[in-house]
Amino acid sequence: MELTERKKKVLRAVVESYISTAEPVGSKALMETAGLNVSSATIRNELADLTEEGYLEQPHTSAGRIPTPKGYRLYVNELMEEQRLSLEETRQINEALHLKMQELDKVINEAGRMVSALTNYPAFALAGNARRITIRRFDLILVDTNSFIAVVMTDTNVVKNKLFRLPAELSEPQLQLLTTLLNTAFVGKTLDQLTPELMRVAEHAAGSSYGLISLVVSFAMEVLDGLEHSSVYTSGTSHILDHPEYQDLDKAQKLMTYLSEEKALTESLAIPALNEEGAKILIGPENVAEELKDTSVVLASYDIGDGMKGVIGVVGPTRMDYAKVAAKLSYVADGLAKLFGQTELPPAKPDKEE
Amino acid sequence: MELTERKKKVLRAVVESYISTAEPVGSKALMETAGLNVSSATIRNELADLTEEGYLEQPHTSAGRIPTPKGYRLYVNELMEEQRLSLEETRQINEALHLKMQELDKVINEAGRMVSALTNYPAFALAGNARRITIRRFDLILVDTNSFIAVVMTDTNVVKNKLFRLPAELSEPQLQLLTTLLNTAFVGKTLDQLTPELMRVAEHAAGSSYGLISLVVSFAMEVLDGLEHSSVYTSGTSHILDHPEYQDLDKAQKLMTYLSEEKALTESLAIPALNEEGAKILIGPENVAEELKDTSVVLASYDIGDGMKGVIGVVGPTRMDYAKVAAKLSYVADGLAKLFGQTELPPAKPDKEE
DNA sequence: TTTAGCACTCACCTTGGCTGAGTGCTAACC
DNA sequence: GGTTAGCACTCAGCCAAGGTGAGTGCTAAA
Repeated sequence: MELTERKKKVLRAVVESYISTAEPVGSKALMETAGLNVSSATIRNELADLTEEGYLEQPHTSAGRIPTPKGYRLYVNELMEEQRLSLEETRQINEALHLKMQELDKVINEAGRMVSALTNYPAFALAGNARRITIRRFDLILVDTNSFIAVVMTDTNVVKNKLFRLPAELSEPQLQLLTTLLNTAFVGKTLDQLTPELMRVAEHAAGSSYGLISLVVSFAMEVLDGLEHSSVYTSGTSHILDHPEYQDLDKAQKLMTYLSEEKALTESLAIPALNEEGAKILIGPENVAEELKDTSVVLASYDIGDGMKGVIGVVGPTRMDYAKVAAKLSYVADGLAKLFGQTELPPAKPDKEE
Repeated sequence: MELTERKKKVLRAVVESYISTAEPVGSKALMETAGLNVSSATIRNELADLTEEGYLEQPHTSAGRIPTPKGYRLYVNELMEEQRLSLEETRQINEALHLKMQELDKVINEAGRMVSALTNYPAFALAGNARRITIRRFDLILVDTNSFIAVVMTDTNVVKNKLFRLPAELSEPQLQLLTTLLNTAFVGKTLDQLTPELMRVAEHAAGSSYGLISLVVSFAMEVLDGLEHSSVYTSGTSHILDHPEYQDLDKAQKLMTYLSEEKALTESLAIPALNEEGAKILIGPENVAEELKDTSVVLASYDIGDGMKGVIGVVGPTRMDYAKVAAKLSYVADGLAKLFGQTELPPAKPDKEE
C-alpha cells in the first residue's frame, strides 16, 4: 500500500534528522522541521501509523522514533534527493586521482583512501577480472653467468619480473633458446591451460636446462594467479570510532575485524558487487555477511575496460548519510573509469603500467 | 640507591600481577604471590617506600599500587626473566616465514602480521637502507612498433619494470642504441647523481629519440626513490580494542590514527630504530611521539645484509607483557635475518626478488 | 480530520547510604 | 631494628530511591 504524501514527508524528516543527530526524534521536533503546518498531535498519529507499518521503531515507549531498515530503504529508493558535490569537492577528487596515475594497484588503493577521507567512513576498493588472463610474452635477460631476469607480460599489459639465480652457468644462446621455447609453448594460455603435461613437453624440448622452463612458468602462473585473485585495500578503519553507534566496543571491534579480514570482505561483499552496474546501497540486514547485519554499505562499481572491473565501497552505521556518500562514491568511481578509459595518451607522458 | 633484594621481589610481583590482571594490586594479594614469608603490614611498608621512590603509584588513596614507567623500566632492565618460546610457537613462526619467501616487501609485511597475531598487539614492520642505492643495469624490450618495456635493476638486486607507449614508431636498432647509452651514462649512479645536466648530455647523444632517455631515467629515479623511502606496514590495529586501557575511546582512536599515519610512524619510531642493535623497549613517556606517551613500544631490528636493515615492532599499553613480547619479536627478527642471510641457495628453488 | 489536553511511561540523572578492599599509623613483639 | 597485629580511615563502586523531562497514546472537542 502506498503511503500518503504527508506520511512520506514525515518519514523523510525523521530519517534526515536521525542521520544528522543520532537521537530518536519526537513529534514536537518534527512539527518544526518537517515543514507541515500541523500540530504535534497529528504528527504523532502519523508516526504511530508509520511505526505500525514497520518504517519506524521506538527504542522504548517514551522515546522518539528511529527509522527501521525498511524505513531507510524507502528513503533511499524514493525520498532521497540526489546530492550534488560542491565544486571544491570535485576539484579535490580530480586532483587526487590524477596525481596518482601510477600502477593500477596504487590508484585503486588511493581511491579507497580518498573515499574514506571524504566520507569519514571506512572504505575499501578492489579491481577484479571478468575474464581469464593470458600470457602475451616472455623475455629473459642475462644478468651474469649464473643469474637472469624473467619478464612476463600478460594480455592486460601487466608486466612482472623476477630475478633467478642458478647453481650452474648459463650462456646467451641457451637463454635465447629458452625464450623461444617459452614463447611458442605458453603464450596465449590461461592459468588452467598451463598443465603439467605441457610443461613436461617443453622441458623435454629444452634438453639439459635444469628445469628452467618450469621455474619460469611457475613464476608466470603466480603472476596470473595474483591478477585473477584481486585483493582488497581497506582504509580508514579508525573512522569507525568516530560514530556514536560504535561506542559499543564490542560492535566496533567486530566490524573492524571483519574489515581486516581480506578474504571475508572480498568474497561476501566486493566480488558479488563486481557484476552490478553503478551504485548500490545495502542497508543493515540486507547484507549477507553476519558481521554487517546492523551496518550499511554503499558500493559503486566501475569499468576499467579490457575485461576488468573495480568496486569501491564504504561501510558505516545504518544511520549513514546515504545521499552524500552515494554521490561522492559515484563521482570517484566515474573518475576512475574515465582515468582508465583514456586509451589515447598525451604525447609527452606515455601510459604506464607495472 | 640500590633497592634491597626484598623490595625488588615486591616490585617484580606487583608488575607481573598488574600485567596479567590490569588491576591495582594490594598488600594482601602480594603476601601470597610474592613468595616472601612476611605479613601484609610489612609489605605495606615496602610498598610505601617503593611509592616514595617513584617506582609505584596509587590511582587513589584506598586502591592498590600500579607500576610507574620508572617501575616498568627497572623491571625490564633487571627483574624480567627471559622468556623462552614454546616449541609450538617457534614451529609456527618458522613455518609462516618460510612459506612467504617471496618479494622482500611481502615478507616484511607478513612478518608484521605474524607478530601482531602472535602478541595480540598492533604491529608494524619496515625495511630501510643504510646506504645509497645505485643502478646496476638497464634493459629495454621492444613489445611492438610503438611500445617497449624498460627493466631497471639496482645494485640491491631489485628489479622493476614499466611499460611505455609512444606516439611514434620505434625500431630494434634504435632501442639497442638507447640501451647502450643508458648503460654507459647512468649505471652506478645514486639518485642524487642523476642530474639534469647528465640527462641533457645523454639526450644529446641519443639524437632524435623524443626524450626517451629522460622518460626511462625518471622511471629509474622513481624506483630508487621508492626503495630509499621505506614504507611501513601496519597490522592488527583492531587489537587495540582488546585491552582494557583502551576502553577509553578517545585514547584508542588517537593511537589508531597515529598508527595509520605512515609518515609519523616511520619518522618518529621506525627509522630511528634502524640503527640500533637488537631489541629495544620504550616505556610510556620514553617515547618521543606525543601520541605514544602512555603507550609502550617493543622494537627489534635485524640485518638483511647488502646494507639494508629492517625494524619490526609492537605497540601496546605500558602494562604489556614485555618478556613475552620481546622474546617473540626477537625470534621473528632473527628468523628474518637468517632468511635473508642465506645467500647460498638450494639448487631446485633459486632465490628470487622482484 | 485535526487539534488540545492530560495522564502515563520510562530513560536518565542525582543523591545518599553501604560495602569492602586497601591504606597509614601506632604500639607491641622478637 | 625490623616485623607484626590491630585499628581507624579513605574512597571507588554499587545499589536504591526519587525527581525530571521528553515523548507517548488516548480522548474529546473543534
